[in-house]
Amino acid sequence: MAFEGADPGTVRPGGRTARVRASVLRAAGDALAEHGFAHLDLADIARRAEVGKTTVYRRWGTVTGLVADLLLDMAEQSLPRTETGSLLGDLKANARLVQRTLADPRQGALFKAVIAAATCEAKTAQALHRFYDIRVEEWAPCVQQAIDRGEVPEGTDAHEVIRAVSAPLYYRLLTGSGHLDEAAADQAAEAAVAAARAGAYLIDRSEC
Amino acid sequence: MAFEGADPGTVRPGGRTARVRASVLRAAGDALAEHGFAHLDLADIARRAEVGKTTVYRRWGTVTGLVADLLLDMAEQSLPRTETGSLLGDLKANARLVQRTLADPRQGALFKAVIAAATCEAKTAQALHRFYDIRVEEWAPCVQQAIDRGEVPEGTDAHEVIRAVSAPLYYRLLTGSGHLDEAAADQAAEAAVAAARAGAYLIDRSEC
DNA sequence: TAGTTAACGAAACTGGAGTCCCGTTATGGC
DNA sequence: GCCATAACGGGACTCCAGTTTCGTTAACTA
Repeated sequence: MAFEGADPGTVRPGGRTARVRASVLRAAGDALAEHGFAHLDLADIARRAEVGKTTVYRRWGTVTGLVADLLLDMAEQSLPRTETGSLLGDLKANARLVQRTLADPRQGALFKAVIAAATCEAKTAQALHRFYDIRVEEWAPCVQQAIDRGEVPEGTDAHEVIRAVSAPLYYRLLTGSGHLDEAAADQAAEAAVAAARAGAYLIDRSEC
Repeated sequence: MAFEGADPGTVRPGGRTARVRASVLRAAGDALAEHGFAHLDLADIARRAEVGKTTVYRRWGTVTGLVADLLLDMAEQSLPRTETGSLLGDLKANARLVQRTLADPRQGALFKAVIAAATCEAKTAQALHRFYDIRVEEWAPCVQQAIDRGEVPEGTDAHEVIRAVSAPLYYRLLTGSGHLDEAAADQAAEAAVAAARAGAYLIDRSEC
């Protein structure tokens, strides 16, 4: 006898259950990239995934719930970061990775849709938050190395520097100001380095 | 005899038509702030606005269409910018204005919803784009003044500097990393100034 | 490898978002 | 002030997103 409140998919997570999840999440990504967050239909996703409509509703319930799970899945697939030996080089590599992702029609649309979904439900917002935490955590060490090399002042908030690289690219993506080209990526990296050198991202900021 | 294709509200825009628009846009803002973009119901907005459901559907049709019109309305109400005499002072004033707006529960939720809506339809995205263009245009002169004073190198892209101030605040709002407090606003302003001084926002960037 | 039951899937069902119809109100031009 | 008609509003209607039901399939355990 199972505990009544257990979520479907948690007791027998292997085999078919895992295949269904993978198939549905892939279909969800495709559908989000194509139709955007608003014009999304779970029945359409079920059709693409060759899965029963009932299954999608039972396991994920809502579009935002499905996106939250998609984000958990996306968070697990992290790309290895490159190391170039200088902070500017590392951050440019990071910026170009973000830029290429957001400029790609499918991926860019997907990220827009995922961000839109996150504004609509706390659980989805939390999943998005977690996704970016992981990405930032992945890249933060290159800032620490720069601190160790003396490129950037002691006490610089490494996480904040990484976020500073992404922020202008996402801002452009969402507000639609200008193209997301390599120049934009390089500019974001250079601005972050210049600001970090000047001590704009020091952790202890009691007086400036 | 009227031209069949004319949109409702364009032939007799005064009196009742204007009152209905104002009432519906206010109700739409309230509803967006409360329920978010996804859980929005045009019938609910009609009820709040004390207007017929049919009217809302006839004039705006969809949620994204209504948000697009709301953005046109928001773009018209611009706040006067303050002048402090230094670039850092001006940008801090700008940053704090943005931060206070986004940190405010109602306004913050409204902006999230509006951005979400803009990811779902081109017309709405264009309206959002236009809204930010106006805001950026409004604040760009303070960067030009800094260039004239010699605070910042000749050829600095004034618009890009203004966007650089907002970007990290919006990034925090959407990805949910940390609180949007005054320290975040000041940091955004300081980082923008430092990057601008270092020439990160020069227009001609053939080689760096 | 057999038994238990978690998880899936097809089909019927339902409620409410969005549409349509037509009578009423009030704007803008004279 | 008066007329033509743009724009509004109530109510009936439709259609499909989301739910419920129940029979089928296939994980996990021993």
